[in-house]
Amino acid sequence: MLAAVQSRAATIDDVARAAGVSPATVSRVLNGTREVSPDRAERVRVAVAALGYQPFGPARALRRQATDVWAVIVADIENPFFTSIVRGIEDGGREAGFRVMLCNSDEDLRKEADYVDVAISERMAGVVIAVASTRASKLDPLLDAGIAVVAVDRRPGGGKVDCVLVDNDRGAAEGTAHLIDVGSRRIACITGPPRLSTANERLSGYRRALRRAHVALDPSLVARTDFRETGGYKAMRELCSLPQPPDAVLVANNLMTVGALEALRDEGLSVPGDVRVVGFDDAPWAKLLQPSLTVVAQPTYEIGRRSAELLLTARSQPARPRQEVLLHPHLIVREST
Amino acid sequence: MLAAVQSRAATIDDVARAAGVSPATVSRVLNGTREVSPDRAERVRVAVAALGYQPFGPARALRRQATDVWAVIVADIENPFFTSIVRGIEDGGREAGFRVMLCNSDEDLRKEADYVDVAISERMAGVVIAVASTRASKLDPLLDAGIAVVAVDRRPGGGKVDCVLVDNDRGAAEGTAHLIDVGSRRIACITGPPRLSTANERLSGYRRALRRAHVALDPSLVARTDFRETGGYKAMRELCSLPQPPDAVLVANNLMTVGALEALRDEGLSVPGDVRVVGFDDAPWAKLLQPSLTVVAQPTYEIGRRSAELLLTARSQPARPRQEVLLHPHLIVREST
DNA sequence: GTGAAAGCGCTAACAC
DNA sequence: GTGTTAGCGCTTTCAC
Repeated sequence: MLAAVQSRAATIDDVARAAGVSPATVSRVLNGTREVSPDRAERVRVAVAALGYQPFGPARALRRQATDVWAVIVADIENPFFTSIVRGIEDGGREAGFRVMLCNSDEDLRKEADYVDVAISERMAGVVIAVASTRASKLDPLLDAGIAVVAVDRRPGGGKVDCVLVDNDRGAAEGTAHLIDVGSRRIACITGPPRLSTANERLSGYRRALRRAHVALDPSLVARTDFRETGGYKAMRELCSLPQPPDAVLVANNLMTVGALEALRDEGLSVPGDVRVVGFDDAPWAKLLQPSLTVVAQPTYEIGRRSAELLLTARSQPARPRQEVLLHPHLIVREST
Repeated sequence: MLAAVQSRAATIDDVARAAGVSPATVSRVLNGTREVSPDRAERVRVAVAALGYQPFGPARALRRQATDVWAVIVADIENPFFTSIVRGIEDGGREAGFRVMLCNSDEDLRKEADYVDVAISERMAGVVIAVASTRASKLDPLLDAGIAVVAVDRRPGGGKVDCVLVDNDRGAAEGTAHLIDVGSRRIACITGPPRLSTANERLSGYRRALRRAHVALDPSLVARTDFRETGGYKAMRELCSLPQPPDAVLVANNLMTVGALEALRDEGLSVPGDVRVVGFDDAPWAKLLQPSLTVVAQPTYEIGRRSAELLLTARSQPARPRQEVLLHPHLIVREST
């Protein structure tokens, strides 16, 4: 029974002493940076195991001026849309030996800036970010610090970083066209704040589809709110209280869709009888609702995988031009329309 | 127009030179570790701003042997139950000046061990973890490294770390008792794998409630599966194909509940007519379902806040005895029962 | 193939 | 109140 307590974590010098070699040799064995004779290498491995040695990250990062950690900064960690993207990034990064840490900006520019600072001061190997604001989010500090950056979902201002985006305009247009196809004419749109490209693009797709079908565009049927449940609820209640309420609605995000459906229920309106509903983003529970929910689904996991790829190629080919990946959403028609 | 490009990030020496002071003085101003004369302090601040200086995390961590980052290691980042806990931790940590980074172990012991290693090698200030396995997860390396650890939701083996747990036994018993109250007698339980304390405790609460009400305990009505949607689906299908199918079911986790409800729909069974359903964990969409879902709700955000508190007091009072916080779930009765 | 030595950027003793 | 100095643990020349 070994009762010896390692009061201080083992260092590379401890390992070197135990193995009877120099610290440099230990480093070479651990990193594979140079050939080391088999017997010495073995002695090092034994000593490492015996001491439970783990290289001290900060010392290594200080020396190398880099880490093997990616930071993912998302606007809302509670939104399954983002967590699914994170899974894609994680799987992609992991295969290439990177660790992924997730930061929640909570749609707050200050928190976002804080995490950007962390990424810089920790010399993160890469950053994937869903910006809190297309206009106001600041990514320049990351670029100035030479950190590879990929923006996902929301287009950042400045047009300087690689992006993985979804064709929101098209997705919204398809959802709207579908509503027109099935007979709706007073189609409302609940979208997000102007600071988010996704909110604007989805609104523009909605408008485009109406114009193309020669359906009159009634501004009172467009609601701007936050991308949250309560916002969707309030917006839907207001739309219902219009002199001429809508007979259909396109809701530009998953959380707002939950709110909107609650509002319709509280108004005593039936779906799709009184109001047809198309949501954004699929979810496991969307098909459980009665009626099940028609949605514009986004390839969330794929967004993550592609971001990881961009981050990897950005490192290997620093001089390559800016990349922009545009993925396609697809409409899943269910009972709510 | 300044076109000068800072090819190398500014260091504390650069700032010191620009401000005409020593690096030590810069450090003192930035950290407030000692009084510095107002004029020199001001000069430092000006230089910091001019150079866009950011202290280099790894160098600081190497010197201080500590960081101001907490790692939160959860088993499933896509489960809203966990993300809500994270929000609580984040808010608590942030107020005390800690950054929170989230790691996803994906219910995988290897990934979990990897992130534990990261936490150690990065000398994280604290770790909150929902273990992947009560039996097999290894937290000792963290303790040996002197890192403050709080386990949440799932009880870790060894009994050496602070915990914030929910009274699962009681929650499950309340849910089951409620089913008995409303008239069900053949009550099934779909729970998780034996490696998770939550799965076991919820099962034991279910059994306890049946015994107390003198309802016969039929082992064929107990299903063990993973804590995922597909698992819940399959388990429910199988329960329905029993010679004597259940007239009610307690589902011990939110994802499995989605699967179970799908299964009931596919079986053409009505809720609560044919089968009454009680789920675990509340969700925004639970009240949207038709019928809306009765659940055993857990105080997720509170779990997070309390963990943050434990982490903070663990630092300030290193010698205090192990703490265990037990929070109470509560039953929300809706239409599915 | 190997070791000695320097130094990454920062902070905490120590001296003044 | 301030500067000088040493050193945290690691990797990487450089010399052999």
